Amino acid sequence: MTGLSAQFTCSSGAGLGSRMPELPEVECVRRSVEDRVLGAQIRAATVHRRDVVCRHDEPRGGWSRRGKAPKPTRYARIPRHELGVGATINAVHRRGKQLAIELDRAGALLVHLGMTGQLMTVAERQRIPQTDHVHITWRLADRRGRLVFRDPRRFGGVWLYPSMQALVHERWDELGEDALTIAPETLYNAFQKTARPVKAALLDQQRLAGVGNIYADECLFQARIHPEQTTNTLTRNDVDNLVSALTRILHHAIEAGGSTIRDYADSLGTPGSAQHAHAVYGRGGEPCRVCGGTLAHATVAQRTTVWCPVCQPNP
DNA sequence: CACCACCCCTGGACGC
DNA sequence: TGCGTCCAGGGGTGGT
Repeated sequence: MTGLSAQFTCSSGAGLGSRMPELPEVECVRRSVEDRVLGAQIRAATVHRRDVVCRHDEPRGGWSRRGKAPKPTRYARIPRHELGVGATINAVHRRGKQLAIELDRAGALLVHLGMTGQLMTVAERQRIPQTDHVHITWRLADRRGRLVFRDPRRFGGVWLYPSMQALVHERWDELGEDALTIAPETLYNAFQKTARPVKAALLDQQRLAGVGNIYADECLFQARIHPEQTTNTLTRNDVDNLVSALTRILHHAIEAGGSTIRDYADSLGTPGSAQHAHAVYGRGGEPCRVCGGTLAHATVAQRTTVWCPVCQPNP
């Protein structure tokens, strides 16, 4: 792999068809971006698509209001300082699948990668590898290069807050505990209060932040729990096993540099090391690697769900 | 309040 | 080769 592509190895959120940004991918992006932009001053910012940027007190443009996208001219122009121009990057935080770039001068940028978002750092004399679907570019002072937000499907976006405190109060306080650090007792107590399918509860970011479709299926398989079992019928032991599987899988994925969907070789240059990381995700109809039975698949909570009917019986 | 269906978007896979 | 169709996914919104 060349030095140029290595620059994008970990800061890529989701190459199309390669990596979907769930918690481990977002954490990898956080670490990589923080490494490269900490202490850098933002010299300029260019918004190429106004509707992926949202000021903290304005409604999200485009799709949030049922197909009635406001015309671009309806957007107020964003003052440069709200985009961070003139400020210095103090930290990059993560909660669930969201990133926050904390600035001095009290501002903060919330970055949501959605399905296909990327937050990339590009060195001073490097070219941006894919310039289509680049929506925001921040130019850093002192030849620190650029920070680029790219998102072909535009499920992601960037929200601007006047302070890190405002961001936390308006956004992160609404999220559940982070999936990397949740205590089994917390999840068990939340599960006792509801009769939803456990798969739906795992995907509910207000209950547990950071779990998406891939890791929900994977941790249910590891914990031998049927995705449609209702949460209030899970025993404390079940939830202990679930949290243990979840944190184990997430940590492992972070160490591996994020999850792998198809072309691991393409995004990391080390073919083969993680193709077999997913035991069930994307394997409906294929044999279970534990018992050899055929993996079942169905739609649960509006998401394709794969499980082993033998290893994960529904009591 | 709790839960769930629908919808936003694009590109890759696949069939013909 | 090209065209059409289906599918993937997070999460906001509005309906039940």
